[in-house]
Amino acid sequence: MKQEIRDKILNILKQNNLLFEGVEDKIKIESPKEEKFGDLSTNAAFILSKNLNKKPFEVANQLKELFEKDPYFEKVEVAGGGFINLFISDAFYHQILNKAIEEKDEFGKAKEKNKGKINIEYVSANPTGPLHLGHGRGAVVGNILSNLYDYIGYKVEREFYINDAGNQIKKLGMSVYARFRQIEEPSYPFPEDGYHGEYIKDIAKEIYHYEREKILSFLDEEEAIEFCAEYAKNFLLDEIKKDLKLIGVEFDIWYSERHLYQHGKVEQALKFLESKGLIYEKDGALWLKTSLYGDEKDRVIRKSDGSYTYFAADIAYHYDKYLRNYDFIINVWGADHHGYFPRLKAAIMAFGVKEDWINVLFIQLVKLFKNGEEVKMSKRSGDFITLRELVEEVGKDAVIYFFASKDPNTHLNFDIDIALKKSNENPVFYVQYAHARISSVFREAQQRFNFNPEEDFEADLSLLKEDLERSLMKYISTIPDEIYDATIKNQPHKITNITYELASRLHKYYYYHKFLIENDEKLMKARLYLLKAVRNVLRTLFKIMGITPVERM
RNA sequence: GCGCCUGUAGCUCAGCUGGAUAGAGCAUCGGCUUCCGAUGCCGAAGGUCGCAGGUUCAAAUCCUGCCAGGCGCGCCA
Repeated sequence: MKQEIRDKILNILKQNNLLFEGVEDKIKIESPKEEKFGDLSTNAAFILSKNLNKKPFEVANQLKELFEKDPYFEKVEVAGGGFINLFISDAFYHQILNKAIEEKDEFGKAKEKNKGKINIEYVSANPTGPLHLGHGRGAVVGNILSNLYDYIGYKVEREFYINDAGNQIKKLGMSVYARFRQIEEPSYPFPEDGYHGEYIKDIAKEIYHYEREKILSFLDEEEAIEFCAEYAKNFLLDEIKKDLKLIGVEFDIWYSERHLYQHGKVEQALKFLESKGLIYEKDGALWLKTSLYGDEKDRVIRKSDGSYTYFAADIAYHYDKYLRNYDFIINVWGADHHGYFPRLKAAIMAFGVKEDWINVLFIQLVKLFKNGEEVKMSKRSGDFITLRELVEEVGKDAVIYFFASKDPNTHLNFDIDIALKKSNENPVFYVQYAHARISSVFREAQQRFNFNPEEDFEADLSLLKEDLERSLMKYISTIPDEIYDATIKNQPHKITNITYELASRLHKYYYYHKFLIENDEKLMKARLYLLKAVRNVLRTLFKIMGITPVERM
């Protein structure tokens, strides 16, 4: 709504030769907190007063006259100093409804990707086991965030960084190899810090089934471990992709850590930093002067044994992202990595990039509750509920909605009992029911009146005069603004609030008014038109979240 | 010890770029269906916004200290 009204105002100024140079960006449209100050207000008079060399109050009155001629403004008031309060007319809201009908499940979405190119990296789980709930939450948040930036007009690249180079993978190989050997020799030692999960045994069995001869006869132990590592990594990465697909999350780029090493990108990045004099040697190791850029101390990038640290690879990774020329990047990380951020940021600043080029969203822990008790999870023993198990238990939509509904920065309690309830105790059902309810009315319209609202039709919207109808239209018109707001503040959880609020207004409208009206076809069509618009907006929000718009339930 | 996050109604949480009686849902209590799905709607009750100071005309919101919970402080990843 703000954007449309802003365009309208700028247009009026232009037509009256009032759009002076440099003025455009300064003119702001705000929504006043109090209803009596109108639907929107603008500071235009203050801005123009300098160019016109008049007092803001005078300019405001001049503008008021111009604005009043436009049918989108029902009333224009000049407040105290020169603020102009705008009361939007129904004609505007009717336009919004038409838009909601035309744009279907992409209501208010930017038509062009002209805001710039960004990269959002999320999940990036080690391919050493199935995804757990924390990954799931990160996946949902990252996915919605990506959809949001896409919605407001950014070209978004979604990326998963595969940690396939370090010790974790080696450990994985050793674990699988040990389980493999144990099949024939149960007393074969299992590595102390190996991966204990049952899935390791399953992979070992599979390898045993297909590759027993090869491993036992043709490979030495080191080669065998490497083989197991590679096999397990590919297997698990595949599982991760499947898990993500369950909640509708897909990536554009799968970026391999090993790729960085194989293509000399680590050396390349470090060379660049070295050329800036930011690298030095101490105690047989190479250090980066991160303390110059706000980190609490310098960090090792190459250990005294000659191998690189994880940090070194990460520097190379982000140097690569930097070379890819994004306007900015967002990383979605588990909160347990927050202590790592200052050094990465320091490295990026060392490239010569401005600080706010990188944004990190930290995802706090997920606790699971069932039958009123916390389900304890231990990663060490491999005894944890996986994302897949949760999806199987409560369904994809509930998982998405619950993960999305809380501020990523707060701890999340996931109550399985509530997610399973088919009642309004369960917000997912509440919002989905709103959608299904409209579809239900449409089916009834078809049956009773032989009128199918699913097809295109026209309606006389001036018949929508009820308070609930007008406030519903008004709320719809603010939704693109709210989505925009949620996006640039990186607060994807607000989408669930907006959805819930819209659903609530719909339920209320449904309760107080009838849509299928025996002897007033015009009114019936007008109301069905409004319902259809609401349903499209719901679909838009569902689409951003990845939730299914069910027709009946 | 230092750093980051969190602490709002019995429970789960919004609100936190300061603004007027602090909002939802669930749970509790009381209403609303001859009529498009009551998987809904309306109302009541319920809060020292962790505690203590400070800034301000105005603080849940900003600052300081403290308390509680979580996380992090490696030549690990």
